[in-house]
Order: sequence, then structure tokens, then C-alpha cells
Amino acid sequence: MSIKALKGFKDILPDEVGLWQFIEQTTRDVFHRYGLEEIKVPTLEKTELFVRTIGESTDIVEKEMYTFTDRNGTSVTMRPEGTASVIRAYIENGLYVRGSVQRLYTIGPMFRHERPQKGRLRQFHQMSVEVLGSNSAMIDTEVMAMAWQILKEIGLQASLEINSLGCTSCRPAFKAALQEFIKVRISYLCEDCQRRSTTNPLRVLDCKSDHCQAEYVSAPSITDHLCDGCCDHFEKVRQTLESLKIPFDVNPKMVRGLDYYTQTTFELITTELGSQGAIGAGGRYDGLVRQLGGPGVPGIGFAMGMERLVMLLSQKEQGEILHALDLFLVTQGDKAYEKGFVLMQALRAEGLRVMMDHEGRSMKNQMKQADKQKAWFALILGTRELENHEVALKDMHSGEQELIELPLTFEDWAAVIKDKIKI
RNA sequence: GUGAGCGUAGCUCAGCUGGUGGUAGCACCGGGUUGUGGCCUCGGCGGUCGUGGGUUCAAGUCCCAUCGCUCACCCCA
Repeated sequence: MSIKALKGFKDILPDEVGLWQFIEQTTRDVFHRYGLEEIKVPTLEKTELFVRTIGESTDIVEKEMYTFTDRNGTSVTMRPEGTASVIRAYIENGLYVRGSVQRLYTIGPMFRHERPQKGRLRQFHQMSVEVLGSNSAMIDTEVMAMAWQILKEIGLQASLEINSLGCTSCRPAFKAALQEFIKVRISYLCEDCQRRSTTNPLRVLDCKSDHCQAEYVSAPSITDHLCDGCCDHFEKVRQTLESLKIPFDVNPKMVRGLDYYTQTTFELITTELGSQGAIGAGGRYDGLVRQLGGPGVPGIGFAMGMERLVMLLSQKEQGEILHALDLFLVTQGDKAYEKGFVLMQALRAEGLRVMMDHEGRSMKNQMKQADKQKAWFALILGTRELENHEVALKDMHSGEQELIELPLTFEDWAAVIKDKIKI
């Protein structure tokens, strides 16, 4: 094998695609029930879009973007996340005039140049939601409830953690208090935290070192520094989550990696994926649309990682057998093969999923193929059946087989067979 | 960017202190059933031991380099 896929880029093979389709269909169904509309946006954007939204000093922008200059000398970037593009499209196409609140979702690949590991790829897929134009706390709850519903319907469990990061009026004060707290004990902290204390102080709270966490038990908590507005909002979110009986934990130490978040943030976490436990995450971003030159509308969004969902689901027992085919047509001899081929096309035109063998294999082998391809029925057309104007229909599950009499006109065969298997 | 582990058949892997690459499992093809799948049984196909160099009478095994994969850190979906 000479040429292989790029590091962190994966083929999704046919055996796996069924799971992908199941997850995607279930998710789309829930989205539609919540009144969301799909929007499709480009995977390539001007680099500036991501720098301005995600934040200059974030890891994504600093070292993870697939950025290059195109043939015109423009700096372009393969999107590392979906929100920025959707907001750009919202502003550029004036979607805010369609109504005060826009509920959008998009599904597709994202790109980040990181070292791959379990549950982390350079090209990965997200299903993401953006609700623009409402600052109601109920919207926050609705979005989380929707994520919760999706997990429930695809049969996965995760824990929901929420936090509030405050707004432009209360966050600076908290940041200052936190920096003051860190300064006093900086020499007791791990190297990472020492570095973070200047680059992104909020991040220290997220440190995985037990030692650092021991220091942070007495650290100032964002929830104690929220302004009245943010406090009310957060309170409302918790109340409504409770009224919907959605279990959650408040994690005042949860900090998100993108600069645009304000107020409510949340993560859906599982412990079954090694260190990449977040299967979905999001939050409110009230200043983002204006920051990109649009109207001053608030927004909230979240994204779920397809690969992580697929991994979790494939770890579980796979339930009932799905019939990939309605019929596998087994033939014997040249004449039956030729007739069978035309019959197969007629059956397909009738809406049935049908396959047959073209390699001239034995009847036994053809039966094996029928089994392997998960056909519901085997339809046997041998020399004997051809002579008698009949066909044998075998239920591959029960093993029962019956002879079906066929009309003299070949053209009517397909309809008769279709009738028979739709019992 | 940092650290650790691993590269032997399409896949999962044995292969001890160097001494002829495994009747290994799964998958695939064929026979046992001259017209019938799953289970069983028998047979068959299948390999530049990641690549390049070195040590040695002899390297899958030891040494060096290189490429690739994996996991973890950072960070994130």
C-alpha cells in the first residue's frame, strides 16, 4: 500500500455507515421537532473570520487551524468549528429579516490540526445548532433539552454540566479576583497553571492536577461574581431544567475554550471514551453577531461530535438485524440468469431492494451471499422453476420456502412477487 | 509542540536467551450436500516480518536511523 490517508483523516467504511445514518436521522428528526431549519455553509472561509470569533489567543487559532493562502494570495482556513460560518451566513444573507428568532442547524466536517488520539481526529464531524435572536433563559434550557432528547433517542447516556461565565459587565471583575487569588499561590501550582495564569486565567480552574485542584477549593467562584442580570438568567435556567426533570450539575470550574461565550455554557460528558469525554458542548454568545458586523442579537449554540457518538454506540450491543436487502435472487443456468437479470430490474423498479450474483457461482454460494447480505428472502429461479412458471421464495429467517405460481406473461412476474413478500 | 508504547497474512495476534515465518483465530474460495444460507467438518488461497542501514556464520528477534500507527499531556467534538 503506497498512498495512505492523511494523519487524523479516516475512511468511514460501509459497515459503520449504518450507525452514522441512524444517528444523523435521529438527530435531524429531533431538530425538526424543535423547529430548526438546516443551513449548509462552506467548509472554507477567510482566516480572519475564525480569528475574530474564536479568539486570537485560543489554542484553536494559535496552533490548530488548517490555514493556507489560495491562488489569489488570500489567507483561507478549513473551518475548525461551525458557529462562525453560520453567523457569517446569517449576517451576509440578512436572515434576521426572516423573523426575530432563527433556529438553524448544520451538519458536516470540521478540521483541526492536532495530534490525533482516541476520539480526536483532524477531520471530524459535528451536528451543530445555532439559535439567534433570543436571550430568554428558556431558550438555553430548550437547547439543552434538545441535546438531551437526541442522546436519549439514540440510546446514550451522559451527564450534563452547566455553568455561567457572566457577561461583559461581570466577568472582568471575576477575572481580576481570580488572578489575585492565583498570584498569591503561584509557586505552588503546576507549570501549566503558571503559564495559564497570564494567557487565560479562567482555564486554571479546569486543571486536571489533583494538587492544583486542592489549591482551588477556596478559589473565587464565578457563580458568586455574577451581576444581577446574569444571576437571574442562570437561576431561571436551573429552575426550568429542573421543571423538565433533566438532571444536571453546576460546575463553576467549567470553562470553555472559545472566547465568544457569555453566560450559560454546558457540556455533555461521558466517562466511556478515555480522556475525550465531551460528546457535546455549547453555550450562549450574546456579543458575537454584533462583533462580526451584524445586528446586536444574542445567540446560543451547541455542537455534538459524530465520531464520539458513533464510538459510544458501537461499544454497545447492536440490536435487531436490519435487512439490507428485500430479496437476493438465486439463479441456475444461463437461461434463468438472463431472465433473472431482467426480473431483478423489474423488482427494483417496483421498489424492492434486490441483488443477484454475476459471477456464475454455485447455488450454495449464492445462498451464502443472500445470507451475508442480510436479505430477507431468497428468490430462487432454477431451470425447474423456469419450466413450470414458478419461483421459490425462501424466508431466510424462518427457513420456510414456498413455491409461487407465476403468470404466463413475464412482464407481470415482478408485481406478483412484490405482492407476495409484502404480506 | 511534549511523553510513552507498538509495526509479522485483508483483520486480530503467537513467535522464549538470534538458528528454516504459524496445520493460530476471523475473513475469503472450494468440497462434504450432482438445486438451498446460518452450525459442523475437510481442504485451499494468502507474507518485501513497515523501510533503510549496521552487528553476526546466521536477524522477525540485537543496535542505529527513518516512516507510520496508537495512547496520553496540552486543548477540545
